Amino acid sequence: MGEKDSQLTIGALAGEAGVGVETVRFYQRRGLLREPQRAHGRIRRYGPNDVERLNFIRSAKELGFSLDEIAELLQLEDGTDCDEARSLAEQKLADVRQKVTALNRIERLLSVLVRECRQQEGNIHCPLIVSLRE
Amino acid sequence: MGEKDSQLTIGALAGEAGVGVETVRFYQRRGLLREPQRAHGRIRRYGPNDVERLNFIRSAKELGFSLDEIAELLQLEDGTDCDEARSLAEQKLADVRQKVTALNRIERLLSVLVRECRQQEGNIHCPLIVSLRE
DNA sequence: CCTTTTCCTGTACCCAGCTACGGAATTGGA
DNA sequence: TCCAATTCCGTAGCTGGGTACAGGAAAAGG
Repeated sequence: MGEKDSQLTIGALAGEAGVGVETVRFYQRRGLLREPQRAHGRIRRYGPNDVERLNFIRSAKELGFSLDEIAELLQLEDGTDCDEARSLAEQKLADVRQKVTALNRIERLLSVLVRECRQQEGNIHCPLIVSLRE
Repeated sequence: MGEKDSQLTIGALAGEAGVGVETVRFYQRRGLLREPQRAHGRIRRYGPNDVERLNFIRSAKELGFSLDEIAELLQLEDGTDCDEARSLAEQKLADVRQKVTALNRIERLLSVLVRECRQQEGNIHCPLIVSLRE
């Protein structure tokens, strides 16, 4: 196909980011990706920045953010008004810290479990669910 | 209604845990909650342990675990075979650590953004999406 | 040039995870 | 004892997040 650097077609973009073409177009409709320039002709061309955005979306989804929340986060990237951006960022920061805290609790419980499992035989009981939520 | 301690009806349980009655029954069908004793008569009675389980499920969902994954985690609580439990726990532990890493990156990026926002006026640009995924 | 591949727009379909509803049976308070 | 509020079971419907065509235009390559 011979795309010159930073001029990916939608198929190449999807390939780079490990998602389907249809998914890219879906995210466009949802406003998570810009509608790109259509250089010559009427087909879309994408740059490396779009690849990063797709990777970001994938990660954020795995962390339990909804597409709407991810859209908000991406607005920060896009340079919105400063005050607005700051308060949004602060709010998301609080969410993130809460998630980290909860994950750290799970982590501790799981690693205790693994350690105990290494020492004992037979069946064990793990107090996994205790006090996950502060 | 006068439920004696640790003998909640399904409605009371749902209320305690902040979910709907239908959701509780749905989780039962999915095997996330045991089918409880039916003390006198044929209505279900629940204890405080069930409330904790529901809270755990809520937290884990917010962290991006699917119901199937949560079911696996809850099996640890229920005391499965030791070897099996250990390998499951180790695998989940790896997931958890990856999530923590990604969240810490987002955290750092967001807090830089907030700090910069406090110093500057007007519009800013935030390199939020950069290198989230290792 | 002619063929194959990829792209375009649009609509329809699919799965996970609930949520609501119909109709009967049980509870618990007045 | 009676009656409103719950619970029971079963099934149907909804939302979020994609995924899959259909039918046609436009690249790319031999």
